[in-house]
Amino acid sequence: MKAVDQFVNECETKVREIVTAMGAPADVKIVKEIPDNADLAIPCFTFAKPLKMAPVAIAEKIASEMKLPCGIIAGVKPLNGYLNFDIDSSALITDLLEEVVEKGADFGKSAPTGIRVNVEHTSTNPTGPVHVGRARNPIIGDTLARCLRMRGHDVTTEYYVNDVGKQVVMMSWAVANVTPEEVQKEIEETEKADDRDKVDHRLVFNYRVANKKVFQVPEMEAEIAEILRKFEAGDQPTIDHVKKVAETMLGGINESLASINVKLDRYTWESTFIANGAAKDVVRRLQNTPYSGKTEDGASYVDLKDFGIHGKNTKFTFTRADGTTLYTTRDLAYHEDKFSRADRVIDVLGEDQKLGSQQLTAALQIMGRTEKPEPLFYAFVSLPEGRMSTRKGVVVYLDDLVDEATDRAYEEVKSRRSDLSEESMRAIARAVGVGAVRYNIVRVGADKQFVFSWQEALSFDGNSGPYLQYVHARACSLLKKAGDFEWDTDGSKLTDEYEIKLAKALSKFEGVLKEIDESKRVNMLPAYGHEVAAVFNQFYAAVPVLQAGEGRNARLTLVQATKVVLKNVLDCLGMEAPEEM
RNA sequence: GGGCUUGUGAGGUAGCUUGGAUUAUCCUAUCGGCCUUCGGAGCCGAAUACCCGGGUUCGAAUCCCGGCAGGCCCUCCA
Repeated sequence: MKAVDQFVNECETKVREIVTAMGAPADVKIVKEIPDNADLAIPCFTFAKPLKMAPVAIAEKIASEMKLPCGIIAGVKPLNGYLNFDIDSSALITDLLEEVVEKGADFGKSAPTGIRVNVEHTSTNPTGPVHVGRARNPIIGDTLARCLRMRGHDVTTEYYVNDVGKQVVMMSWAVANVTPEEVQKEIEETEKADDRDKVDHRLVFNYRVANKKVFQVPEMEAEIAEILRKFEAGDQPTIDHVKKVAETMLGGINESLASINVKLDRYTWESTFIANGAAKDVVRRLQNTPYSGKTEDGASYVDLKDFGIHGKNTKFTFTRADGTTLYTTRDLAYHEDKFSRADRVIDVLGEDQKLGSQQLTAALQIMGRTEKPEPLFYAFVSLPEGRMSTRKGVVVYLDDLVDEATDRAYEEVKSRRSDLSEESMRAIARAVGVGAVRYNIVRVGADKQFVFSWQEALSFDGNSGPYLQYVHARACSLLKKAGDFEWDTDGSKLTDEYEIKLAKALSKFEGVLKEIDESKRVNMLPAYGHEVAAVFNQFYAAVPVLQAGEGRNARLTLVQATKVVLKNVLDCLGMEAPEEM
């Protein structure tokens, strides 16, 4: 917001003027921070050396030489070697309210930048339903994509579908060869029976049986290898069958994703880079570089030791001995494809992909590319009993989590609102349940592993998704009760400490989005949303909003501002913003 | 064995990239308070924390080195 930027700039300029007049070099470093007890603080420790003065004395001297109030700066106080600045809150609030009235629902949204951003996320192997461990990927990826859209970028989200290799071949074999009896037996042996009639949930049992059989039946290994060989030789019926099975599974996966408001713009199939020769082209180009070499039996590799990769991982193999390509080889072709379509390429990846991603980046450099993908890694979600595994059946499925959360939300709604129709209770329960799930997963920093807990995931109090939705509903309810009123953007009418606190919180929205854009730390968004919601609740408790009086319309305009900010935060989080709940 | 990463009150978590103070954030649970005003999925208050040891610095949760503990990776797998 312009008032905030102006305030920060003016504080810095004024301090710089005075400090240089006192004898400091013109480029002296000025640190700015936002403390609790002021709107901006500038520590004077960095000036101590050039000025040969104690920081406390410097702060006092600067403060005394400043002619305030001036413009948007309301005042300054020296304390412990710091300069604590206060903003003219009336000017800030006026600016905020004017912008809200002017931009309406688009408040916080930036003008189009023309920057094309590709966010690849999810991309799980189509061999089973999405489980909670993997769900972190679409939720982080989708949230980031939504934030970047709010920033005005031209964003495409994309799922890279793995339809090549042993796992999907195994999957297709399982669909064709595992008998219904074997599936039934497997279901009976599974501790918690999964009776969901959904294609991915059904077929995962075939996959499990097949994986067990490989260990038990020696001939099967050869059978799979034969399919794999046919696949790689370009045998069309084999390829088609694999792809068809992958598509079927993908259908189930997409249903799960849709249930948590995740929709991908585009799907790219790994096999296309074999079919169109791009992967072979990568092989040729890598082989012609000075880093390239061959093992005794003929597999090609490049040596990455000059590219910041240490230890025994420096040899990155990109063909098998028989010359066929490997996963990362195809991924190289895929990245070149993405570079041709986007200015920024973001890959949301599990932390197990770190080395692979590093090798990929290095290989791209060897190939002469200057572009680099921006990886966003997340650590795994595990269960109290250990890591989740589709093959072993140690999982909590996303579908089950969403159902459970929705059921609980339904009970909550029902206990509070006897006046609503069954239909709207169901709709609200869905919004609240899904919101709780998404919020709970994005709120933790991506590099932090966490252990899934039903209790946490289903929490609707405090730092939770429903808390934000509740405050949004409260704001809506106030505005509805208020009836017709004129917008009033006069900030001087809002002088209560809670009104000011709320306005200041709202004015940070754009800055938060900017930081997310730059750092990709999506967890800042739920934290910000919670801050806004909490401040609003304080304001709500302390100030009789609807009370008649001079400030009423301005106060309602502030409530409108809160509603818009919360709505947009929820939108970025992929959560619905019900008007009542 | 090598590399990467995480370690913050009873539990969880923010802050760490770009080092700052006056009270290290927020949530849950615990204890105490608030329903004669607009929605109690709420508000106010109390108590409890930077893994250990060195170093750099006027100043370290933050940077560096070394431990310890968890996770991930080190496939001619995907």
